[in-house]
Amino acid sequence: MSELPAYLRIASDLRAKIVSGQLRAADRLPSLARLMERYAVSSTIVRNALAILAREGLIEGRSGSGVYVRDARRLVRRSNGRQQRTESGSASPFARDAAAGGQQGGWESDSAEEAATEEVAARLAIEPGDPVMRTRYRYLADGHPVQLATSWEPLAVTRGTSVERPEEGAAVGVVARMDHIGVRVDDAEERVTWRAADETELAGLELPQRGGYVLVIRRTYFAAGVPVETADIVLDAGRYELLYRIPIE
Amino acid sequence: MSELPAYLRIASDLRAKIVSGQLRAADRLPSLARLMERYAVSSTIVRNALAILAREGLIEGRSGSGVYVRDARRLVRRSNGRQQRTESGSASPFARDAAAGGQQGGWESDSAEEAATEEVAARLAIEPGDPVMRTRYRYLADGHPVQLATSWEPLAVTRGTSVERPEEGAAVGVVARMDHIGVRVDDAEERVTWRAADETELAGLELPQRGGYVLVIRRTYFAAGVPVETADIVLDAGRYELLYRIPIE
DNA sequence: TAGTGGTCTAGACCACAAT
DNA sequence: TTGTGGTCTAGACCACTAC
Repeated sequence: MSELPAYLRIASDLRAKIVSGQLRAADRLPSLARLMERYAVSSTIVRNALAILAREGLIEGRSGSGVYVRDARRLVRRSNGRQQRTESGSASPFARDAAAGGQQGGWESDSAEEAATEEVAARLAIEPGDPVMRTRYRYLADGHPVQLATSWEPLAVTRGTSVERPEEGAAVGVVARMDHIGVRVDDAEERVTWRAADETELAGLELPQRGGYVLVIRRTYFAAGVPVETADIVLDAGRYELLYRIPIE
Repeated sequence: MSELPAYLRIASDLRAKIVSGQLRAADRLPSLARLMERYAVSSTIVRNALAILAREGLIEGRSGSGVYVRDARRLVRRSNGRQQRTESGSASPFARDAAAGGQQGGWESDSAEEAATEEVAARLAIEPGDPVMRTRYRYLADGHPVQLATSWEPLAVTRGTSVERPEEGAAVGVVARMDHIGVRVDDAEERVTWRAADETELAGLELPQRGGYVLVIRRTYFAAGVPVETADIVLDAGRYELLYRIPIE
């Protein structure tokens, strides 16, 4: 019944073996020559099938060695509004997630003052060109980068305060930092989308150079309806699961 | 600096033109022959580049005619706990989203009693084999399918009540349906992941037959900590954006 | 009929790993 | 040195569309 072209049939077949666990992380797939025999197709067709799985992050080819199943350990990013404030002072949301996954969390960051672009201005409900503090984060779990983020805060809110530079307070998260200067964050909005990773992200997330996909979360924090921080959070789409707890009413 | 292989360079180049709006929905790309000339590569390389973009849902080839930019209109799925109960009686969450997007919403569904699989049992905190009501939904916007969903409800909760068959009350959503039988849903959990679409989903979502990607939301509703419904919701990853509003504290 | 995209073959050449 | 995967060429054959 399946009238799929050969390269898709091979890709589906191998994909099923990986997601079902029949092939496990770090296992070596049969060589190209063997796959050509088994499926009775040319090398090009096998290569096409493997290229699809590589872009999905399921396998990784090593020239001269073989094709291996990639570690697909699920990382979880929790977004749990109700717990954010009570846990402040102890750890950032990211550090909490890492600890929950039994991993050693860490991050790098750098900040600079910039003028708001049109898009950032719209998200922060300020004027294009207004001064913002831009911070880039790179989050690590067990030494490997797993999240990239860029945040923007209107300097009209934080200028001259003790939390003007986010990196110094990154350990506790945005909600707790804003609490310090009397800004009560009471609401957040997250917009989740998916797209192909760009070159910077491929390198920054240690994705295979041949490409990969990311989930992008555009998050904005509000205090009494006024945006006080917005961020783009970029995650390896094949490795991450996003967990939302939603109180009803 | 960019040492990308030709097929990825071409894919990135065309992708950039599409997402930037330089090439718009329904525009026709140059023919394979022209792209071969422009990039000075063989047909295979151009085809590889186009295959990547097709799998991403950005383009669609029509044999004998040309390659066209696909309509990438963003659909938004809102998950807004605080408004769910107050809006009940008027429309389901899906119908509300469709209306917000200026579209005509609709759905098909079919229900049957089944025995809980191990996975469903774990999600509903019941025993494998316990009876559940399984319902499959297919949501339409302007006549086109945009969401697939399968839900499971423990019959221990709904057996013999007026909402035993979810389809008859689908118009109002789970929270309002459960309200009718005195079950106060007060919490929901959603787990968002991404993966390749399977054959059923390709057909059900009118995705290109050559493949595509979906966002999968595994949602569970709770009443006083007890799971009363769980569902797998499948969305075209290239068309949908997920919007979460998160009250802090 | 001419042009289009979709699938597939049968290789070549290279860098690299394992030995 | 042999085998491996990554990139790429130069086509063929087919189904389909537009004219």
